[in-house]
Amino acid sequence: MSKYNPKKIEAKWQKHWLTKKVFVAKDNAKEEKKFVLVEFPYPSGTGLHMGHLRPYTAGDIISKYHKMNGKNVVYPIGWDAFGLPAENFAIKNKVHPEISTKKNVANAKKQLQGWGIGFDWSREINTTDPKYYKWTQKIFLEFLKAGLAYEKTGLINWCPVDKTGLANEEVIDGKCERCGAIVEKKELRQWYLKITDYAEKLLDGLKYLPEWPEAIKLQQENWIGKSEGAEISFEVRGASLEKKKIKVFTTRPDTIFGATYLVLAPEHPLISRLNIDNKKETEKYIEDTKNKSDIDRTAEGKEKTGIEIKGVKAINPANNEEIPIWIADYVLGSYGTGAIMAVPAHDERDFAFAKKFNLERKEVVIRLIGKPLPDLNRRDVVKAVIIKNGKILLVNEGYYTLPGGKYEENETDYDTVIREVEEETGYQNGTVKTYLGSSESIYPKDDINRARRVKAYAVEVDEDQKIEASDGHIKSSEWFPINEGIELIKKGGTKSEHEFILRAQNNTEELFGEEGILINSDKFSGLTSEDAKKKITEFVGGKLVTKYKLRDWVFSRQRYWGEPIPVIHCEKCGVVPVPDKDLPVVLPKVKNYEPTGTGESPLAGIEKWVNTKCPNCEVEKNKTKYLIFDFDGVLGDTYKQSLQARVDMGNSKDMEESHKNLHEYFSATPWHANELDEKGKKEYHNFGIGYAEAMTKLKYNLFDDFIKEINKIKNTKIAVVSSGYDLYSKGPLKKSKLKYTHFLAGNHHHSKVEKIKTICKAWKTDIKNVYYFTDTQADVYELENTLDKRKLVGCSWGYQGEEKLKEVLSENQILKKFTDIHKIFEPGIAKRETNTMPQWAGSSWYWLRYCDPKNTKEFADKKKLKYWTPVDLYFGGMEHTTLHLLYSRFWNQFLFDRGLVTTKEPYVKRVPHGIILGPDGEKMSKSRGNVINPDDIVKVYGVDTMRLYMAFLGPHGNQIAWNDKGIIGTRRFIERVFALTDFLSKDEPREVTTAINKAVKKVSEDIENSAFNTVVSALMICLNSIYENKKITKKSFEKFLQILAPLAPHITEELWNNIGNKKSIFLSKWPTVDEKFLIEDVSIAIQINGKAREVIMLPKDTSEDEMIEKAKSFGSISERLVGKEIIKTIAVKNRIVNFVVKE
RNA sequence: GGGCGAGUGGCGGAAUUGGUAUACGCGCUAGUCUUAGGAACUAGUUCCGAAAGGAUUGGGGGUUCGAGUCCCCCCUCGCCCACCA
Repeated sequence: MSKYNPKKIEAKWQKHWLTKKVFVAKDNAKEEKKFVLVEFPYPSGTGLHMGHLRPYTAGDIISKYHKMNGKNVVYPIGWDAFGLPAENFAIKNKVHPEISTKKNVANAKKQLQGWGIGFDWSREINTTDPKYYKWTQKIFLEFLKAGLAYEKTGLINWCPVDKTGLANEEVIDGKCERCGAIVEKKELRQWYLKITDYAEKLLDGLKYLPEWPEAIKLQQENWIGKSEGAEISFEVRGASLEKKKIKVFTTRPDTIFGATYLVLAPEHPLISRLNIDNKKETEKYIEDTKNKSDIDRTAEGKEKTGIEIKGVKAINPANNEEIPIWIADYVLGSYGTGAIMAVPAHDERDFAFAKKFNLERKEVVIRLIGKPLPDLNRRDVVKAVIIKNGKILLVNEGYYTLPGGKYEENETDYDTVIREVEEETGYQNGTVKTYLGSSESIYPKDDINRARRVKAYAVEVDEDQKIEASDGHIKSSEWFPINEGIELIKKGGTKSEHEFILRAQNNTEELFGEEGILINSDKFSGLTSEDAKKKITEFVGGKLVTKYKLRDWVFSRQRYWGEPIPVIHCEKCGVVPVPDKDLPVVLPKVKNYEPTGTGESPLAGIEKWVNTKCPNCEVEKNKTKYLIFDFDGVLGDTYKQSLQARVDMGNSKDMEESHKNLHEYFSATPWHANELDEKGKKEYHNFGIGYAEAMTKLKYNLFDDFIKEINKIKNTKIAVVSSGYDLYSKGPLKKSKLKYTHFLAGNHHHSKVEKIKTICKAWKTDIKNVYYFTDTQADVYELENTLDKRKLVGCSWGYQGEEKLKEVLSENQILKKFTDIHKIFEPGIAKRETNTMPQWAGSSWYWLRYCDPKNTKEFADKKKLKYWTPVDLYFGGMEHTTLHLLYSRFWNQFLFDRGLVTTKEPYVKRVPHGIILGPDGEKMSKSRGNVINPDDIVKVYGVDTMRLYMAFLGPHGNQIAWNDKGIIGTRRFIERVFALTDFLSKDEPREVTTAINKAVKKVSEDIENSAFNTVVSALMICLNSIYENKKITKKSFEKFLQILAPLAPHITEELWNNIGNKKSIFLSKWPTVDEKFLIEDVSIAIQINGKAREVIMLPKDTSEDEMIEKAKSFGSISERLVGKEIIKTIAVKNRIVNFVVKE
C-alpha cells in the first residue's frame, strides 16, 4: 500500500479534468440545466484568499453534486478586473494596469485550478477585455436611450484618497467603502443611472424570490426605503413681490396643526431666491454645512444647528397662522422635497431643535386608550406629579390617585393644577415644572361612554407652605416611595396615569411620536391619525405621495482603470452616444495614471484621444439640409430700405427723420396691434402697403453676397418666411438667385411655427431638422421649444445686431459675416467623455455573458439566455447586498423591460456566506498580520484536506475564525479514506451497508441545503462504522467515494481509478438510497414524568401499544413504577415513551 | 436611535423543527507500541459526585406529559442602516 501523497495525485487529476473538458457545459442541451454562480473575483496582486475559497468550494460541491445527478451544470468564472488596486499599482510602479492584471489573472487562475474547483474555463470572461466591455458600454447606451442615464452637476460624495466620486451605496458610516477615508462633499458634473425609477420594481421583485434569505430581502427593502406621506405647499410671505411656495414632505399630515415652523435644507434652491434680511448669516451657515462631511454632521452628538430666515414667514395652510422659516442641516436636501414642516410636539428631531432654539410646541395628537367614539362626552382634568426626595405624593379617594381635577371657569392649566394641589394636599403656591403629556381614555359611566382627557404636569412643592385642612376639600394625602406609588396607581381607578410618574422621574418631557387621536385641530379634532391623514391632506390641497430613500446611482468615476463612458460631447449636438460601429471605446494608453483630483480623470489629459469628431455632425454633413430664412433683415436690410422709401416718397427729409418717424409710428402702433379697421377687416400697417409698393419700385437689393454663399451649400432645401407684408419682399426675392421652394409671408394668417410646419410637411421632414435663420430675439423665444434650439442661427447684420442675439444664442450660433454660414454645417468641436464607469458596471450583467461569452453580435444569444437563465444558485458575500446584488437586479430588470433578457429577476436562490476571520477573531488584513493564505495550507495538508476542513468549519452562513488546530482532523479522515482499500472484501456486515445508505441520504440532503459541515460529519460517521467493522465491498466503497467526491475530488478520483474505473468519477451516477437498509432497530427513550430513565432497542415502526408494553415491563422501569399510579402514558413512534405518574 | 440575527462543553459546532441535549471534529486524560515522541492506535472526556444520583442549552417567568426549540420580560454579543421627516 503506497503512502498518501496529495501533491502527486492533485496535479495529475487537475490536468485530467482540464484536458478531458470534464466540467465544460453544453449549450442548449436536452438535459435540465443548472446554473451555479459565484461572485467572480478581482485578481489582486496578493492572489486569492480564504474569502474566495469558501464560496468557490461551496459552489463547486453543489455543481459536482448536480452534475453527478445528471444535470447539465455550468459553473463559470471570470475576472472583475477593473478597479483601483491595479491603477494604484500603476501609479507607483509605472506598469500598465493591463499588464499587472494579466499577471494577476494568470496567477489566480493557477490558484483556482490548484484548488480543484471545476469551473468551465471555456466561458472565462474578463471585464477589462474590450470584447467584453463593448457590451457594458452598449448597455450603458441603452440606459441613455431610455432616458435612464443622465448628466447632472451637484453635490456628490467624494473620496479624497481615491480622488473620485462615490455612489451612495459605497459610503459606509460616512467613510469610503474601499479605503475607509472620510467622505467629503464636492460639487461635480457626474453621470447618474436612474435607479430610482426602478425603486418600486426592485421592491416588488423581492416578493418573487422565495428562496432568498429573508435577511437579504429585508436589507434591500430598507435600503429602498419606501414611505407613504403627503406633499403639502406652504405659502411664503415676506419682503418679496413674487409669490412663492415651499413644498414639504411629511408622513404625518395629521399633525399639521402642530407645525410651528418650517425647515429648509441648506441646499434648498429656494433660499437664493428669497429676500432675506439676514442674508450674510444664512449664507455663512450654508457655507459652513457645505464644508462639513457627513461624519461631522452626525458626530456632533446630534446637537442640532440652524438659523432662522429673517424677514420671511410661511403660512400654515391648516390654520393660516404665520410661522417662521429656518434653515437647518438636520433636513436633508436629497430626500423628500428638501423641506419639512416641523412638529416639535410629535417628532423627536423637531423636538430637539425646538428645545435648543426655544420654538413653540403645540400638542395636537394624544394617545388613545380604547376605541374612538363619535360623541366623546369629554371631561378634561389636570393632574400633578409631585416628587420629593424619592417619594411621590398621592391622594386617597378610596383608591390612590394623582392630585388634580377639573377646570374652573377661565382657568389655565397652571391655575387649575396649583389650585387642585392646594385643595387636595394642602401644599400652597406650588410651581409647575414640566409638562408631562396627556392621554385620552374612554370608560363607561352611568350607562354612557365617557372620554376623559388628562393633562399632567410635574409640580414642585415646599414643606413650609403646607396648611392644614381648613374646609372639607382637603383629602388625605400621603408620600410613598416612587415604586410603591406606581403600584398603587396601577391598582387604582386611574391606572394609565402611572406613566406620568415614570416621565417625571426620568425628567423626560412628553414627546408623543405615535399615532393617536387628534386634539387642537379644529374640525379634525377627535379623528384618529389614520383618518385625519387623508382628510387633512385634502383640506390643505396637498397630495398623497410615495417617497424612497434610494438615490440615483452616481455612475461616473474620475479614474483611469474603468470602462470609458461611451459618449461624445459636441458643442453643437450636446451629448452624442458613440455609434455602435465605433464600440468599444477602447481605453487609451496614458503616461500618467494619477487622478487629477480636480474632478477630471487622467484621460482628460490625452488631447489626441479627447478631441474627436462628432458622429452626429458627421452624419448630418451628408444629409439634406433644411434651411429656412426669416426674410426681414436676414436676406436683405428691409428696415434701412423702408427708411429710404420714406425719404424718396417725400415723407421725411432725411434718413434720420425717417427713422424717428417710423420709430414713433411703431411705438404708437405695435406690429402685433391686430386691430380691425372700419370695414371690419383685419389690416396690418395700412401705411405699409404704400411703402412696400414704393420699395419694390426702388432698386431694392437683397444681400446678394449672402445668397451667393447660401447657394454654395450642397444638398439643401430652402424656404423663406416673413412676418411682414409679402408685397415688399416678393419682387426682390423673385429677382434674387436664391433657390427656394417656399415663400410664406404675412403674419395675419399664420404664426411662424405654423408656416414652418407647413413647409416641413411639404418637404417631408421632421421640424427638428430645420435650421432657422433670424435676426431677432423674439423669434428665438417663439421657436426654441418647437425647433431644435441648437439649429437656430442668428444673423448679426440684421435689425437687432449681435449684442441682442448673444443674449439668447451661443457664440457659435451667431453669424458675423455672410461666409460664416458654412461654419454652421461644419462638424462641431467634439470631446470624448473622460469619466469612466464605476467598478460595479462590469459585474452588473456578467452572468449573462457566461451564457454566450464569445458572441460578437450581441451580448448573448437570446436562445442561450433562455436556456441558461435565471441563475439557479448564487453564492456570494453579505457585503454586496445593497451594492452588486441590488445593482445587478436593476440592470437585469431594465434589460428585461427592453426585451433583451428573458427573466425579470436574475437569481432564483442566493446563498450568502459568512466571512472567514483571522485566528485572532479579527478580520484578516495585512496590517493586522493575521492573513492565512490558502496556498500555504495546501502545501502542508493537501487540497482535499483544506476543502474538507473549509466545509467542516461551521455553517456556511456563519462568520468564523480560521483555526489551524482542527485541520489535522480532516487530514486524518482523508488518510483513513486512502487506507480504506485494505478493508475491501467480497462481503460486508449489514451495519456497513446501513452506514453507507444513511450517509448517501444525509449527504444528498445536506448538500442541497448548503449544510456542508454536517455533510462532513456524516461522512466521518460512515467511515468510523466501516473501520469498526473492518470490511467493505467494492460496491459500497464506490458509493462512499462518490458521495465524498464533490468535497474531496482528487483523492476520490484517484481511488476510483485505482479500483478499475476508467471514466472520471464525476461522470458517474450519484448513488441511490436503498431504503431497506435504513430499516434497523431504533432506540426508544423511556421517560417517567418527562425524565429519561432508560433506553431500549426496538424494531423500527413498532406500534405505540407495543412500545408501552415493552417499556412497562422493562426491569428498572417496572421497579420504578411499583406502587405509583400512572395518570397518563404518551408514546411517540420511533422516539419516546413517557409515563406520567402521581408522586 | 431603528432593523435583523445569535447566545449550547476548554474550542468549532450537532440536534429529524416540541420527543434520548452535547452527534462529528479539535483539544485534553490514561494506556499500547516505541530510544523517544509533537506520529499511530485503544479507552475516556458537559458539570458536581467514589458511586447511587443530581444539575445543565445567557438570566428570570410561562405554556406542555415533555422546551435548546413556542410565548413574555431582562442581559450580552454580532451584523446592517442611521437626522430619510
